[in-house]
Amino acid sequence: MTQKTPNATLLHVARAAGVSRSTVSNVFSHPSRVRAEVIKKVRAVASSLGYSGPDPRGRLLRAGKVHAVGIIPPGTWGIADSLKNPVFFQQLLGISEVCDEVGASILIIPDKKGSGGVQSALVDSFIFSRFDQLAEIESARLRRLPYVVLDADPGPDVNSVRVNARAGCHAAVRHLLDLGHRRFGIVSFLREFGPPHFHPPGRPRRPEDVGMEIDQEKLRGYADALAEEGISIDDVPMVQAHPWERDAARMILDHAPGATAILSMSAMQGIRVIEEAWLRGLVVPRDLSVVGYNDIPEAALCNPPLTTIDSMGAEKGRLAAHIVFEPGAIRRKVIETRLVLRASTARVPS
Amino acid sequence: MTQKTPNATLLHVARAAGVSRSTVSNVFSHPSRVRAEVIKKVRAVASSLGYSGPDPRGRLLRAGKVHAVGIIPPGTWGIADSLKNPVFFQQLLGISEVCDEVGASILIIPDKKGSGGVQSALVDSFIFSRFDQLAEIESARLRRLPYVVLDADPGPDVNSVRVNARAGCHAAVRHLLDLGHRRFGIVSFLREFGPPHFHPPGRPRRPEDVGMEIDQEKLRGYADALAEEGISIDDVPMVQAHPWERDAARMILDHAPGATAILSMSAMQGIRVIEEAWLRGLVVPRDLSVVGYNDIPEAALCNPPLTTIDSMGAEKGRLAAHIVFEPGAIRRKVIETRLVLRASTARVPS
DNA sequence: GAAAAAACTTGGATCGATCCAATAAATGCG
DNA sequence: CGCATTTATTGGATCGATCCAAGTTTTTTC
Repeated sequence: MTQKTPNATLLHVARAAGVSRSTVSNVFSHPSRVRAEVIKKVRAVASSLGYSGPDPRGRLLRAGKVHAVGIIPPGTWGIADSLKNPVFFQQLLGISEVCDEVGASILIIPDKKGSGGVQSALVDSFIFSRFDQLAEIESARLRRLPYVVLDADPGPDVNSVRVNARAGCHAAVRHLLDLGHRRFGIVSFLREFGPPHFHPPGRPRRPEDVGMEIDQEKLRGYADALAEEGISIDDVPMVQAHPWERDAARMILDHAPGATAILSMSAMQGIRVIEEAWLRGLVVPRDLSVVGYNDIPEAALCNPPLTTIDSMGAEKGRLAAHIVFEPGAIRRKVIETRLVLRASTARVPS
Repeated sequence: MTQKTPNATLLHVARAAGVSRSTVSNVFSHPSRVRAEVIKKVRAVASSLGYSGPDPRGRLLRAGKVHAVGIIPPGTWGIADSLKNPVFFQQLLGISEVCDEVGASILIIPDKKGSGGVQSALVDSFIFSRFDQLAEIESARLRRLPYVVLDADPGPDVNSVRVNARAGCHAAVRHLLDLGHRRFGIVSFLREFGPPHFHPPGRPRRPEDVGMEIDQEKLRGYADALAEEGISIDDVPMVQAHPWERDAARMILDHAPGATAILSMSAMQGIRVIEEAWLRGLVVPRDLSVVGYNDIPEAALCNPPLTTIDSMGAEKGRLAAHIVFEPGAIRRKVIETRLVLRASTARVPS
């Protein structure tokens, strides 16, 4: 099982078979260069010594290529956390599709607090699914390996793929406005860990106070569309909470009783709002419309199914993978979202 | 982005800084051995040459350890196929939890048709989530790396973790028998790719004609329990189909009209049976009970939620990971399943 | 059967780092 | 200040393979 005898190497086999190292190497890697009977003999000796072919470590040193792409999950998440996150998972799926095409492996690298995972990972390229900590991205640059950053655009000399969340949220709100809605409530994200927090109308809503870069874009998108109908986002009641926070839905319905539509920056909170509305006897979408963000499987299965903005995670992953597999000029891609119309939005109650 | 100049190495830095290779190596790996001012100088020279620290490839050759575990998906699946499969995914989650604890990375290796992925993967150990092709398992043995096989038990000299599907299915059928059910229908798996196939009662049902090793265990479990009430599995109508086959549910309900309970070897088919029953005006569980296998998220969300056998995928993954991370004696673990009682089973209609 | 061509083997250099024993420098101490 | 320690630095060997130019053997060809 584990090696007790110091493992056999090319050299040992060569000695035992009475040929040179190079010949043994050729037997395993370029059999056409070697006479059939020598191949046979070397193979026999090799298997009697328990040698199973070139050690990838030695080979790597010369060849250089690993045929693997490294994926760095967001922030301080572990691998398990990341896999459980539907947004990360969708991206991973997109990346895997491309890897399957070219036969590459995927290395998921937990780099908690910059433990140097990026510095020492055996990969040919990196895909950063983290929109924060730039230190690790710097490590990748230093290693001179191709890399892509998802959901952020660190500058003109870095490959990036991000989604046009602003336009997506604009379209979602436009959809609601077209249905006649004028009174809204927003469920957004907290910037740091903490309890949910309500913002009454009338105070300025600064995007930089909200969640991460991408969430700030969402808020701008909401604001753009509302402004088209003369509504200031500053007058829209807003709750900030973590996606898994159970009180956010209750809070927004408590504090925005006149709202006919709720804009949620996550799908999870959108679903929570639907559930909470149901508990209060409100019928979605008759009495209240709800729009989420991200199209996670639960969004299609809840009742009624959630209208939401598909942030095209798989497509993002595919593009990112293509970029690292086909090195060349720096590419900065922007993907457009798609509004998935389900049954949680309807014309405003008259 | 990609390297244009031949990358700087330890040697280049050493020359430029006027010290030896060893000193540069120490600066990066054992700074305590080097005088502070030398460290400073070497660091400065290194960064001016664009050298960012030891190349993991060179380091690996000496150190040997990669700090990664390789996961080989079942059969000829690609990475994307595997990730989409809930059973594989649960196992992966369990493995990741353990990896997060020890800070290891996960390499998912697509080894379509034995492309040699196992032979050349840069990992410290393998977890085979494949119950078939033993050729790849042989490659792992030859590389003398620790490895575990999931859902199979190739013998006394191979680590394995499998689930006691037989006992699990026995318990599920026992549950139905205790509710008074005596007339059953079975939805099992095909052994090879092909159209769904119906087996009328009265002909012997040989486990080896069904799906994979683990599915044969399921059939034995059904048979064990049925025998306790004097029912021969040979007299139970059975459909064989792939889990994604849409006609299987229709077929079993067509051909087993008297059945009060359906045993499905997959959760997906169980859900399909519930849907098909609904279309025919049968109320589950009042008119028909259904039991699935594997507890996938959809099982809890369908209507009514599916009673199913939880095959403990995450636990399987955790155990497997522990085995490869703590090498030692060969371990062959058997995990017990858990019957998840939901709302798709009830007392037999009187 | 000898020269030319083709097929096979080989040793040395190399990939990029780490380890180790030996040497050199700095420090401590009486 | 000189000797004994302690602390820093160094060159050579090594990890396990691959590449390449040069050497050797075998096969072709006239």
